[in-house]
Amino acid sequence: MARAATTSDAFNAIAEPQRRQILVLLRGGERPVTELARDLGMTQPQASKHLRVLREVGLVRVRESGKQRLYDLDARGLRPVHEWVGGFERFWNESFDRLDAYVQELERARQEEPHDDDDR
Amino acid sequence: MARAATTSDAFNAIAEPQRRQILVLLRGGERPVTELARDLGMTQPQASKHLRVLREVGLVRVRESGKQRLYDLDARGLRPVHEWVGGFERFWNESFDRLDAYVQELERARQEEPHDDDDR
DNA sequence: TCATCGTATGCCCATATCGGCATGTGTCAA
DNA sequence: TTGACACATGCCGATATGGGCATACGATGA
Repeated sequence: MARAATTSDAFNAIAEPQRRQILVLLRGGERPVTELARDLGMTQPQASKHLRVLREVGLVRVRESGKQRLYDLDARGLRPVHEWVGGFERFWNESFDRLDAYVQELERARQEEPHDDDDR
Repeated sequence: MARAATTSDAFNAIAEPQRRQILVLLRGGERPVTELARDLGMTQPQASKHLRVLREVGLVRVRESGKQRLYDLDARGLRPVHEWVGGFERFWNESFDRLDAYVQELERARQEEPHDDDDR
């Protein structure tokens, strides 16, 4: 197998920076493709393709308005992501202490034995 | 170009389900590779590779303990993700109203004459 | 009907993924 | 030293990405 499809879920869809930018822009209200493309400095086909992905995972909706297609945000799909990540909320505070412990661990190891530790 | 590297940032790293599971397991404390692999029903090489990615984006740390390598969670890298997604928090509540508006819009458009307006 | 604008798609290419499998590396014990 | 154990890596294959570019498609207006 290869990497999971970008359309498999919100996690994969928002892994792509440009797609994230599109979503941010859409917080300001619905917009036509060309405008999004222009504002984000990408070509129209690119924008269309990204929007397709976002649409397939349900993060945006489309509405036809004459020649244009207005894309609108539907953030509900982001909620699971927020919740999953939120499950780690208390850990990223705690991490400082853990990091301390880790550093001390290294310190100690360095003095106990003339052992090479490589990290980058 | 192809898809961005999984190691390019936390967003890409956590796009992969198995990697998410590893992180969840590590909330329970540091663990050796084989144990993680067993608990998640994956092969050892698979676990090692996923851990490598997580390590490269800084979501886990390693500590040597005899023959074993204890992986430990470092959730700090998840904070940006949480914040980014959090920026949409009020939108996924509002979405229901929007959906309503959207439906009504369709209804109306079906009966009226489509009018060109460029907002923004 | 035809030209034009706004979008969506199709194709090609280079790249990196993830899985499977085999093997290399390092540590501990006898 | 040797062997067993815990991991890391290398290689292969199948797949889909994202960018560039050309083009097809649908709606509008002359």
